[in-house]
Amino acid sequence: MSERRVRRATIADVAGLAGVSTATVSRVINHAGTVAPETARHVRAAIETLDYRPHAAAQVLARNRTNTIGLVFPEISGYYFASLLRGIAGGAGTYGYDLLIYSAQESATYRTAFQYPVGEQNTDGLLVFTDGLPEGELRRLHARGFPVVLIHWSPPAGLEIPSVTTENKASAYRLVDHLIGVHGRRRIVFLAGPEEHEDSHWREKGYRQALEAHRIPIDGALIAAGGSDREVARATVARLLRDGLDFDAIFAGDDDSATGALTALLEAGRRVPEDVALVGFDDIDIAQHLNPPLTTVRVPVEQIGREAVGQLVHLIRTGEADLLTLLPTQLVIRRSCGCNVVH
Amino acid sequence: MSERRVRRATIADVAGLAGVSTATVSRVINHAGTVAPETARHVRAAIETLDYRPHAAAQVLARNRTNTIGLVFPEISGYYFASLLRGIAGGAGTYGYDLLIYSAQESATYRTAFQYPVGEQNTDGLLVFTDGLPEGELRRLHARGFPVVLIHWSPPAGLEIPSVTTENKASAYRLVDHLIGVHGRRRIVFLAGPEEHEDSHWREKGYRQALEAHRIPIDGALIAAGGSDREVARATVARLLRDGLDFDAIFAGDDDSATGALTALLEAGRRVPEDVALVGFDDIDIAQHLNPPLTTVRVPVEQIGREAVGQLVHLIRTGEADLLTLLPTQLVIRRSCGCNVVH
DNA sequence: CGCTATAATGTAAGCGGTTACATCATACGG
DNA sequence: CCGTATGATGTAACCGCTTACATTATAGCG
Repeated sequence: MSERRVRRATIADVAGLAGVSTATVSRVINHAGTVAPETARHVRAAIETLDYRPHAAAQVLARNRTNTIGLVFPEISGYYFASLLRGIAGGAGTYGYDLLIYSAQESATYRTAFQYPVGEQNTDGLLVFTDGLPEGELRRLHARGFPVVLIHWSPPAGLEIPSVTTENKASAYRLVDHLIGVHGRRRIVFLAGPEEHEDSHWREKGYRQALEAHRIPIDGALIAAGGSDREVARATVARLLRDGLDFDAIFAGDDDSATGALTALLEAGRRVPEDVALVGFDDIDIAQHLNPPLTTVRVPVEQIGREAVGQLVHLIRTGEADLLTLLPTQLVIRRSCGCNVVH
Repeated sequence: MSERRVRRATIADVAGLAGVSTATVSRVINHAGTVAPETARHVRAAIETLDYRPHAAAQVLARNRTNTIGLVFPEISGYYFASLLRGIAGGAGTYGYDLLIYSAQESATYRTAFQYPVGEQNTDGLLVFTDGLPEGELRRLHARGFPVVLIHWSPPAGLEIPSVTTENKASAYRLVDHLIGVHGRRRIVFLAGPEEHEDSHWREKGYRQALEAHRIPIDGALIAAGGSDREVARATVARLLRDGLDFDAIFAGDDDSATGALTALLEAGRRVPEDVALVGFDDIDIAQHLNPPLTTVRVPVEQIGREAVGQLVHLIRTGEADLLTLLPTQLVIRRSCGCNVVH
């Protein structure tokens, strides 16, 4: 452990050992230019002998690109996060980029001089999830022509920044339409996500339109805060039950709150789906393992991550990307809505 | 979007505008050396005007340290991962390090010259989760005196590499002892994790010792593969039920398999905990929301991440770290074991 | 008032690569 | 047999910053 650090070999060491210039070594490493096969072999042998690896920072400085993309997150939690990251890490690997991640929740107090530890100074482009970056910083980056792609978040007014997200409204509509049309529910609670969560707005819109289509008046008392959070949703539903609110179904804006809602319902002795039908949104891993298995909408989370990386890389390399990438979702009917699908 | 990239200001631009040398600008940026307050103000104004940020690679090259730690993962999934990463990202932020992450599952085919995209060439130290790195690479890094800290993984024979993990055996023992002593179960299935998963071995050891302590013979038929995976566990338990194996409890090696086991039990019409008591290990977020809420062992995942970063930073800075950091766990009794705790 | 300690700042040599350009052999066509 | 295109390699400037050392100005002191 207290092993002293070994001095690392440099390209000059390799050149010396192989009896060539550093330029030739560089050519071998990067498969650039022309090198005689014999020479290349010597160089490779020298690299092997010295256990040489190019110093990344030196390459970055000389090439003027970092080969790294940055990922900015407001916070790290839940299944959703893991799936998305898997997609992003996979995408980055595929395209040959390193991945630098930064979570806004970190106490960045130590950084006195410059506010954001990730940006033009150490990456070739940034992936920003929801409101991970304040608008000012986003504008600054955009003004500099720095590549940025947003995930699950639309750019602030006036900024043409590509974004990648999923279709929300139509599937929310179909879900609620299913509850009404197939299962005859009419008093449907909607558990909304946090204000900043755009997806939630669209899901609520789908909910409202489905009710309207069936000529069911919107009852404000049925729209409550789910917070995209198990505990919040559990508390909310517990309160609704205590207040004696009349409802026969719950559409949770996301599966996390659906989970909390389910807990609250069971704790209160309500049967799902007999007394109260329950549906969610996202299809997180756990959804199918709940009891009863959750009817929800499958959001291709991992694919969103991959697609975002793809757009970013394209933006970095060509200066262009699609302004909006909308990935399709899919209804997943299980048992919590009242259907009797064998799984 | 097709906005052309703006040329970035360099330290020389700032120096020029402020009418000082680059050395002085550097001193201001790094709060090093002595600079007259008046001068410093001018420099800061110039930085502001030019919207200057130091080029990270140039700093790295000049200082000979990257201020970055690398995290290597075999794969990205589940609640466990998110919690651990939260701890690590938080720790890195606290200590002022950037976080470069690399998942071994990525197809690294494009990297022809050098095998690992993360290592001495672009980080000051590495955090390796379970078997994220092949032993050869680990040995190479260790031989070079490069700082590495292992998480949930012991170093291969002969390598003195610090590792951070949790206590497993004693709590597994207490859990199984609880099933036997309090709930009178004697036919207890153990769902083991994958071979490479060290924790699983210790948990199994705790299981065996608890049985022995109660003079219950070990029945090999009761030890089955849980795979640390919901689907695997579900399939395994479904098979055990189909085979008509006699058992009155299941100790799942981790909560993920507990979840799968629960699904299989309910699908087969077994009541939990009346017919079969069920306990897990880890206390993932979802555990308390299962029906019934899961009795398990709380593993301080996030804290493990923070602690690992702490050890790594200490190792980087001083060349020393604790060879083994074992964090304590805690029994969490809920209802799936048969207890009637109100939650 | 001259000398020296100290504060403030500048100069320039790296850090470890990449790459435009120069150089040198060799092969080939007329 | 010579001129030239081509392949192989070397030379050295440069990427943007840090920092040891040199330099200059200022102040304190006997």
